[in-house]
Parts: sequence; C-alpha cells; structure tokens
Amino acid sequence: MALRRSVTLEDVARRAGVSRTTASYILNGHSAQMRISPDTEARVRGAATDLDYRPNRSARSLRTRRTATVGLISDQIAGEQYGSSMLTGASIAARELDHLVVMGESGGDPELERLLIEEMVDRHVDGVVYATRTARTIRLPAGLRGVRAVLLNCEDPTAQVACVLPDDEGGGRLAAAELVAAGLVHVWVLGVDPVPDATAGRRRMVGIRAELALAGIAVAGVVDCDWTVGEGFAATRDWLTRGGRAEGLICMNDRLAMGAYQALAEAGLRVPDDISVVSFDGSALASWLRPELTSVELPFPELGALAVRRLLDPDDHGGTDSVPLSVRAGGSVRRR
Amino acid sequence: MALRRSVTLEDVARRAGVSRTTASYILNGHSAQMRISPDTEARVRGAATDLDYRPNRSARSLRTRRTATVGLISDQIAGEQYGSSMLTGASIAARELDHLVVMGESGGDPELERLLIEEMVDRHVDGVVYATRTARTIRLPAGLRGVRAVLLNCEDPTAQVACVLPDDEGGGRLAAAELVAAGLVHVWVLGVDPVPDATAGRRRMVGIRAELALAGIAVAGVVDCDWTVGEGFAATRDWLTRGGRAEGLICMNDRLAMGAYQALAEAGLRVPDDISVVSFDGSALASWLRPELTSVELPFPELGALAVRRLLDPDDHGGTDSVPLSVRAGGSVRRR
DNA sequence: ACCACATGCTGAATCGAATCAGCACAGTGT
DNA sequence: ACACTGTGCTGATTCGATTCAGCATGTGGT
Repeated sequence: MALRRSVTLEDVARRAGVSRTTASYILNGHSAQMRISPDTEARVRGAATDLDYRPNRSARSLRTRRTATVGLISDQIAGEQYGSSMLTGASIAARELDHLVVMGESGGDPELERLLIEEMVDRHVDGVVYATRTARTIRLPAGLRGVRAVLLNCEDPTAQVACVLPDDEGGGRLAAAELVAAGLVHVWVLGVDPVPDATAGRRRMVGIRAELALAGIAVAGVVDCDWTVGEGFAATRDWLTRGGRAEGLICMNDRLAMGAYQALAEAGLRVPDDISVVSFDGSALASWLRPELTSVELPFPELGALAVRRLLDPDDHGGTDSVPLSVRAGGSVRRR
Repeated sequence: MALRRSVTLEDVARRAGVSRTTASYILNGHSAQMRISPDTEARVRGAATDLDYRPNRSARSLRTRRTATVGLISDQIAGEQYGSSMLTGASIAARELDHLVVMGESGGDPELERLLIEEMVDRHVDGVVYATRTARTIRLPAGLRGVRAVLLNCEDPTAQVACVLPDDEGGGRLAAAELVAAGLVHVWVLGVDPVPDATAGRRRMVGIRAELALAGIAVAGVVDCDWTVGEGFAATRDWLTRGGRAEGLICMNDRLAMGAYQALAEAGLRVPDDISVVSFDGSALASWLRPELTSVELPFPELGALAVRRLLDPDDHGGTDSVPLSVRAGGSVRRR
C-alpha cells in the first residue's frame, strides 16, 4: 500500500495556471503537435517539479493500453544455477527502456504456465519473453498467440516469433579450436543431448566436428550421459575402466566436467598433463575447479537483455538472433 | 501488445440484462451486501463465462489503488547461485495469493535501487519485499518509508518493519550437533564473517559454541577468510602447512568447503576418514562433491514465500520471523 | 475595413471498473 | 386503506490520465 500523497495532473495544471490538456501535452513531450509558448512550458515543468508530480500509471494504462511492463515467463530460470543471469540481463535492459519485469516461473507445469501467461496478459504487459532453461524446440503456448512475444533460449520453427538463441554451433567450434590449437588429435566428447527436444548438444557437436575436420581430425568417440555431476563421474569412470583414453575431452557442460575431473583424479590422471578438458557454460563452477576449467561461456545476461530489447523494439519483425559464445580460458588445456 | 478482444463489464451486464452495478457486485462476490436473486447471479456468471470476460486490471487499479502485484527488489538475488530460489519461493507464494512479482535487481548500486523502488511505487505495487543476498543489517531505503514492505534475509533494527530471516544461530547448533554426535571433540571453524554488516557468520558461531558447550567442548580454533572457493582452499592449505589438524571442520558455506576439500586432498587427508566436514548452504554444490557434503540447508524458497505471505497479510504487523534450517546429510562426517 | 492564417490554448469525452445513494415493487400488519 | 419493512436492483459519480475537436486572439496583406 503505497501511501504517496496524490498529486494529480490537475494539481500541476492549476499551479501552472493552464488546463490539464496543456499540462499533459507538455509533460509528454508532444508539444510539437501543440504549439506551446516557452514560458508556459517552463511554468508547467516547474509546477511538476515543485509538486513532485508522478503520473498515475493505472490511469495512463487505462487510456493507452500500455503498462511499461514486460512479462518474463520461464520453466526454471529463477531458481536455476546458471540461467538465472538471463533474468538479470532482462531486468537491466528493461530498466534502460523504462520498463519493469514481471516474473513468472512455471516449474515446467503447463497448467501453471497457462495461468501465469493469463495473469500477465490480463495485466496488459507490453510483451512477454518466454524462456527455457535448456536450449530447445518448443511449441509456442496457446495463450501467447496474438501477444507480442520473444522466445529466449528456445525456438518454435512452426511459429513466426522473434527468437534469441546462443550460437551453440559456433561455441562447438570454439571448444574444438582450443584443443586443436594445443596440438591434440585424439578427442572424445562427453554427454550428448539426452532430451529429444534439446538443441544445444546437437548443435555443439556439429560445430565440434566441423572445426576438427578443418584440422583433418575426426571425433575419436562419444560418451553419452546426462548433464549432471554424478552422471559425468559415472560415465567417465566407466569409460576409463573400459580402457578409454584421450588427449582431449570436451564436456557438454561444466557440471559434467566436474564429474569427469573426479573420475580422472580417481584414476590418477592429471588435468591437463595427462588429458585436456574443455567444457561449456562458463559458470562460476568452472573457476572453482582445480585447475580452473577452460569453458565456452554462454552469454546469459546478453541473451536476456537482447530478448527484452527486441520485444520492445517496434521495428523488430521476427527472425532468429544467434548470440556468439566466447572462451573463458582456464588451465585445463595443455599448453603446446 | 496484447490484442485481446475487449469484453467489458458493460458487455456482460447487457447480455445478462442487468446494470453494470449488479454485474460488478456479483462478479466481485459482494453479493451479500447487495441482495441478489440466485437467478440473476446465475445469468451474470453465465454471461461472464460465455464472453470470457476478464476485468481490465488498469481500470480496477485506478479505482481501488491496488494492482495485485508485489515488488521484489534485491542486490543480487536473480543472478546469484543459491539465493535465487528465494525468487522462486516468492513467485509461488505470490501466485497462490493471485499476485504477480515485479522484479528489480540493483546490483548493489544505491542509485539504481532508488530508481527501481520509485518505479515500483509509481506502478502501485501492493508492497515491496526488500531482499539481500547475504544476511545482514541494512538501512531501510528512504523510498520505502511509508510503503508496505518486508525485509528478506536482512534486518533494520532502527525501523519498524516486518522481517524474515534464517535462524542462523539454530543452524550453527545443528552443524555442531552433527560433529558432536559423531563423537568428535577437536573442532575447527573455517571462515568467519569478513563483512562488518553481515550477521550470518556471527550468529552461526554463537550456535556452534553453544552446542559444543553442551558437550563440554570448546571450539579448538578458527581460520578466518572470505567465503569463496579460492579463499577456502588457500586458507585451509596455509592452516595445514602450519601444522593445523582437527577431527572436524565446520565451513561457513559450501564453496568454502569445496576449497577445503581441495586443500585436504592435496595434503593427502581423506574426508571423512581423516577429517569430518560440515558446512552451510545445502546448495547443489554440496551434492556434487565427493563425498557428498553434509550441509546445513538454508530454506531459501520458504524464506521468499514467507516474505510475500507476510507482505500480503493485512493482519501482519511487523516483527521478525526466524525460519529454521535443516541438515542435508551427506557422507562428509565420520560415522561413530 | 475585411479576410486569411498562424498561434496558443481549452472543454469535454473517453478508457473500464467500483461504489454510494436511493428507487420501485411486493408482502405484511393494523 | 395505509404505513412499514424487506427485497432486488439501478443511475450517476469517481479514479487520473490522454486526446479529439475547436475557440479566442493577434498579425499581416490588400
């Protein structure tokens, strides 16, 4: 309950000795269409400042049907370890455009998602960013049809929606390039996409193979497992006990890499002397490991910010943005 | 731009053959004060359903001065590793009370914080939750005076504000109790609060000492350092090289414990055979370490949810809530 | 002296719901 | 036949801004 003294446009107009109309035009900067004398303009602005006038947003929204508010709906963004910085980026971009972010986390529950979208549309948000934790293919929720929306970290090939994605294929090339530059030839990959709709792993693989191919190398082998620390550990240990060896290991995310580190340590293999490791995410975890992990960083804040900017850009008419990844160098790749 | 067909109360009233007034009273459940015949009520509700009537929130807000929206402002919550689940909890609680969360992250910048608070108050949020990443003492921002607010994970002893905190002292007792139960006597603590305003470390120490005292034990020693992996590693290594030894080590958070694990491993000490480790946070990281870390879990989602519930409870008149922590057992404490 | 035109402003309607004050009608008691 | 009470509803106003349509006044040309 905001107990602000209620200074209305009427008060400002009265104090400046003009009509509400005039005051409104001046304060909204439409003076060009209105022909206002400099003197009047100064008086109105002065009055607004003196009274600390703040327009009532509800009243304004009622007329203009805009709220200076964007919705951000996601499955797991807020409570997630890494992706949450998408929220930060979105929030910053929104503020720069004088908007606030209304957040909704569905936890993956379609019914809750429907409710949240409905609540946002009811509140006349100026648009909705629909984000997913993992990059994947989705169906645009029915509640968003006819609503201005941008997909963030996901895509719907069947819908005509603006869409912001990380360039996972380029990221794959970057990861492979790190190993190639170190002169490594025998490269394995840990953790290819388990989920059918997920796109990140597949695209990264394309990039990895392409970049290795440039050096005349093929991927020596792939260990498939879930993208968690535990699975990374178990899969790597299995691989090692089966006699698996490599010069370089590309892990699909930092958690997998942590699991791999553990299994490698247990087997007495040292990073990077015995084996080089590169991964994806560029999360804080990468910098916590010893040696620090060389990781291809996902630009989460930029992704979030870009989605909001596109959402609020009236000249944006769809299409997919592919945001480049970058390497965060650690000490997990052998120096040539 | 939500392009919803605009069904107004007027449309519903017309279809039901009643006045707007009647329709309004029925749909808002004030029928008790109004005496409405069951027949009319059914007709109005039917019409609302048929037309898929959704009240215009802006119009409603203009009259009622309420928006069914709560502000959540914080320094780092969104982009943070662990605390972000406060947001999740807040968002869920808000939805249960038919509200949405408007988020603002200041990044610790007081000017941005001021702006965000102003924007929220301008938009007539029904209240503001003011959260900090680390539990500490703060000054209620000037913009929140006179605004309904709840402090989350922080407190201002000089202000009369509702306040939701984790029970760090109780948490300290839980941590110590784990070691006492394992029959350990020689206990060190790693990482006491570096920041002057921070309260978590101090309170946990009080709890730790109290619980140990019950068993007739005193803290054998304290290693002071920042609450990061790097510092935890360095401090523990220094301590070990200086001949430091203990049966049990209490780390002030999971990251510190990770650093300690690394230093202990380097020194050839095994957890929990040579030394038992307990920490605070109960973050995902605790479950990633090998052996899994026994950690006193901070109930972030509950904290966030409680803050929102209190904010929206008209009968809540201030005071401090202390939410209990709980032990997430791992394998880092020696079995007796 | 008269018209044309630019200048600088205002009145009133509008957005959609909430709500106060009160009205028409039916039934009951005397 | 009359007042009285209860039932079930409605008209009109209000919240605070935006915006369309138009009205005085002054200025210059002929």
